[in-house]
Amino acid sequence: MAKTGKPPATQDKLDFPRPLTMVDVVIFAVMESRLQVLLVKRPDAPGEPYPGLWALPGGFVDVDRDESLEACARRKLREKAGVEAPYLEQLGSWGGVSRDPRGWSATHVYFALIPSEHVMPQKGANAAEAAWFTLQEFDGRSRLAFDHMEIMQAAVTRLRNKVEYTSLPAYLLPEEFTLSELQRMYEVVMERPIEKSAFRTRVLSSGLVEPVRKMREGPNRPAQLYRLADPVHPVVFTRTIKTRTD
Amino acid sequence: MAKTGKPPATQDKLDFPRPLTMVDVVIFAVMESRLQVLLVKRPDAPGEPYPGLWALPGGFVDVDRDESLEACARRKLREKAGVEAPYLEQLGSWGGVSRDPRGWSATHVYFALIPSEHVMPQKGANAAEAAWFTLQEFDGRSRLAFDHMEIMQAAVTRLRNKVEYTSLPAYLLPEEFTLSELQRMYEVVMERPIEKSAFRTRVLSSGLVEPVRKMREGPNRPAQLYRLADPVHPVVFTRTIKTRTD
DNA sequence: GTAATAGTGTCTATGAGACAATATCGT
DNA sequence: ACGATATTGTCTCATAGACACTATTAC
Repeated sequence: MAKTGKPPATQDKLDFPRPLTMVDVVIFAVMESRLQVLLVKRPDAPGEPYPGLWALPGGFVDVDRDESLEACARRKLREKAGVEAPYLEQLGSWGGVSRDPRGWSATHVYFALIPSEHVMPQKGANAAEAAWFTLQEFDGRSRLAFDHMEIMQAAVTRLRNKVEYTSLPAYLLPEEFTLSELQRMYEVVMERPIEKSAFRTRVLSSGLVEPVRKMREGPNRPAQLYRLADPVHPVVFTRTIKTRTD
Repeated sequence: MAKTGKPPATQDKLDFPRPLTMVDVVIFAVMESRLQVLLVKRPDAPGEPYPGLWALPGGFVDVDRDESLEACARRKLREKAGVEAPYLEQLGSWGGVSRDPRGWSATHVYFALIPSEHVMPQKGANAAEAAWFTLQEFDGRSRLAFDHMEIMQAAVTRLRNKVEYTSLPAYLLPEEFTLSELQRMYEVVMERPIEKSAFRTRVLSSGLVEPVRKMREGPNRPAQLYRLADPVHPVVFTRTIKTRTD
C-alpha cells in the first residue's frame, strides 16, 4: 500500500477507478472414493458473464456485510455449501484486466476441506444450481467460467503437494475415524496406494490423533476410533510420505 | 466470483461500493550476515494515513498501467527497489474494513528475494525515503503502518518454513556462488548452524546446482563456484533439513 | 611451516518401504 | 473354521547428523 500510486492526481486522492473485488472458494470433499469439487452454475441473466457455465462458488465482497476477506469466504461457504468448514486456507489471489469482461478485477481465493457428511441439499441457499464434480471430469473438454479452471488446478496442486507432508486429509473425515479411513483419504487425494505399516507409525508417532474409548464395529475385527488431538492446527511432518522419484 | 452478491440491486449491477485494491511487496536480502527487509517511509501529506511511519513498499493497483497483480508487484519492485527480483512469490492477501482508515481495502502481498549485490541507491525512484531493517529491530517497540507488521511476520514465517525443504536461499546470492556461501545463506535465514557434510551431500545430490569452470580465490584453499541448474524453479527436498524437536 | 577454508569419509540414528505374521471380530 | 480387516513385527534402505580427517591455497 503506502503512497497513492500513479492514478490521477486529483484533489481527492481516492478518486480513481477501482478494480472489482471478489472472493471465491474451492470446496473439496471426498465422495465415492473420489476427490470432488463443488461448482455453481452461472446465471443466465443479461449482463452476467459466462452464462450457463460452471464456476467456483463466490462473489463480490460486500463492504457493508463483510468484516474481512476470510469472513467473506466463510459467508460464501455457508451460503453455497451450507457448512462451517473444518479447514479453510487462503490459496492466493488472481487479478488483472482481462479475467472478467466487466472490468479490472481481483479475486481472493480460499480453499476448504469438508467431510462428505456435511454435504448439502445440493441447492445453495439462493437456489443457484450447484453440483459436485470429480476432478476427472475436467480433462480438457469442459470449460469453467472466468479463469476458474486455472484456479481450481492451482488448488488441486496445492492440496496434492500438502498431502505429502501434512495432516490435511484428516479434515475430509468426520470427527471420529479409524486409521484405515484416514489412510483411505490420503490415498484418494494422492491417487496412489500407501503402505499400511509405515502409515500407522507415521500417524501414531506424530501425535496427530488420540484414541477415543470407542471402536468401529463391523463384520470383522473392530477398529480403534481416533480423533484429532488438535483440530485447529494441521500437523506438518518432516518427511514426505514417499520419496519422490522425479 | 459468480453472481452479484448482496450489494444494492440497482439496474446497473456493478453500481455498488468497491474496496480499495493494492499490492505490497516484502523484499528480503541478506546483508552483513543478517536477514533484512526493505521499508519505505509514509509521506507526511494531509490525508495520508500513518504519516512518518515505516511501511512495506506498495501502493494502489493502477487499472490503466497494471496488466495483472503480478505485473503490478514487479512494477513496485522496480520503482522502490530498482530490481528485477530473481524470486517472487505470492504470499497472500489481507483485506477488511478496518485495516486502512480510508475505507474497506484489500492488499495482495508478494514476497521477493534478492541478492544484496542488487541493492539500491537507497532512495526509491520517487524519492520516497527507503531503508533496510534487520528483523531484530521489530521486537515489540517499533510499529509499522497499517497491518504491515503482521504481514511482515507472515512473510518471515513463510520464508523460515520453506528454507527447511526448498532451495530458496539460493536466490539471496549472485549467479555464481560457492557451497559455503550457500550454506551461510541457509544459516542466516534459519538462525542456526547446519552441518557442512550433510549440507553438501544434500545440495549436490539434489541437482540444485551445477559447477562452473571457475574457482573462488582467497587467502586459503580455492572453492568451486556453482550456479543454479534451473534458476526458474526452486528445488523441493523430500526431507526437512533438520528433524524438528517440537 | 601456520592459518584458514574447502572438501571427504565414517559411523550412528531415524523413519520410510516392503512384506510377513498375528489378532479379533461376524458368520 | 472362514473371511475380512486391524494391528504388529522384521528387515532393508536412504539420508540426516555428528565428528574427524584430508586437501589446497596465501603467507
